[in-house]
Amino acid sequence: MSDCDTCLVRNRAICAALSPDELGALSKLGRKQMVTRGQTLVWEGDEALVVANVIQGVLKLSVSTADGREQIVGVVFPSDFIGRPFGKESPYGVTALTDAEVCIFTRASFDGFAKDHPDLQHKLLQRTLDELDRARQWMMLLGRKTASERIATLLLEISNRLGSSSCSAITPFLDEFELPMDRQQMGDVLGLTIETVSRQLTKLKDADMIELPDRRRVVIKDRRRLENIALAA
Amino acid sequence: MSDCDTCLVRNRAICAALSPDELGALSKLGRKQMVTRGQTLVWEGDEALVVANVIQGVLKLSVSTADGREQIVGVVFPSDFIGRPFGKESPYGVTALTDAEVCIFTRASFDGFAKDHPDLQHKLLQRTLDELDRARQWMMLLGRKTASERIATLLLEISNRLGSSSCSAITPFLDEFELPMDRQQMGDVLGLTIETVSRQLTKLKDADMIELPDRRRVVIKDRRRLENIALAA
DNA sequence: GTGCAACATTGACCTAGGTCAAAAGGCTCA
DNA sequence: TGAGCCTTTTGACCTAGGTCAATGTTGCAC
Repeated sequence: MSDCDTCLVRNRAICAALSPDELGALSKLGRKQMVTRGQTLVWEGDEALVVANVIQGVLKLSVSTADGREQIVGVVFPSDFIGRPFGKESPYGVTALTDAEVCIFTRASFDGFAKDHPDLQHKLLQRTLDELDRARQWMMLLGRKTASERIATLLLEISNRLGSSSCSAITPFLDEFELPMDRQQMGDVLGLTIETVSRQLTKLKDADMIELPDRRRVVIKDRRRLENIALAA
Repeated sequence: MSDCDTCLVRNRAICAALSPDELGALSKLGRKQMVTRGQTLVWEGDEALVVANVIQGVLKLSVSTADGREQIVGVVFPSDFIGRPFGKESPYGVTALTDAEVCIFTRASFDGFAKDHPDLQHKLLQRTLDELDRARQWMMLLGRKTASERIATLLLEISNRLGSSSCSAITPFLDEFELPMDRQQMGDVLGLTIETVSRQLTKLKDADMIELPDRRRVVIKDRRRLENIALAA
């Protein structure tokens, strides 16, 4: 790595807390790395040896049971931070949902750097608090929402996160976008089966709330109505 | 407040990051407060004006839908930290499950203090990362586990948390304990109904894995077997 | 182009857990 | 000691979503 100046997420990742000098020092510790769809960066249960910033692409955090059930417990977008600084094995795996580019550090070197940079830790704390709030909203979804409420929530969430993480961060959300995951993975985020996901999508399509031009593409045609469903009102 | 020296959680709460001097300064900003069972400290959606450390008792963090469905998204025990430092309205309510005692600060004063004490922020970050991991484990439970797996997991979790937060922190867990919540609240943590909770408990009792001397008391008779169920293996 | 393999949809049926309703305990207060 | 009120348990029934099994799609290799 070297040219943080041209980094796509320079001003949105935790790096934004750093001065040009500090950034230079941090950049010596890390390097940019491409990850291809399906590639796993960290295995569930392994000692977490690396942390990273997402520059491009989308990755999942996931947990599995011994008998093969899987739950996706987080989806990370550009500018998000990956990993468990300050010790501990990773309780979830990290796998690319799309081709992606990350800015990767060994945990040891990152921890060392962070110890001397309170501003960085402060940004990390804020980010972690936000992530925790999001996780808790998702607990409500998993514990209490119906299948259609879940699907509506997911579509809006992806629309928002892709919107605010898009290069042209003008738009707060997108009305047309590419799903960064397949049906199975949607099910794994929502605690549903692939069949239920498919059925609910067709239902939303039949009700003219969305369009599905192809497997991956989604067009939101009636955001208001979709939001009403998502809110479980 | 004044005598942090005699505080039950002095060495386990985030305060442990502070020197006696610093602790003195912080203690001037906060005060101890009793909370009675059922009392709400923070309302869902309100500007989060306070943060606190739990000294005694157990509290819940909960989210509700417009139509009255509730999900408990967190349970906090002695030495745990409550609240959302650094801005934002609280996305969940905080309510006492048992009579409790907390050490409470206005968010503004706490934020100010934290800004000048990186060690405190560091502890807070670690705690938040742990809490996030716990939330994600719970997402797996809510998304993919069966009713009996959920109940087994909850009983073990409470046994562990009560054990490690008990004054006599000798025991890593307890084989006999008082549930800090009723059946409805167990359902709200687990994403189940009260009836299902009840039925599953009787099933575990009939299978001789637990005893239920009274409504609130639980005796774990066969931890091994309970763990096997909880792990969804 | 065609053939194949992976993904997605649809249909028929099943079941875990929800719902509704009725007992059965347990506390509290007199 | 018993009346009244909760909380919990139990039972009978129902349904959202899971399971299993075809049937369509789509994209890619050759």
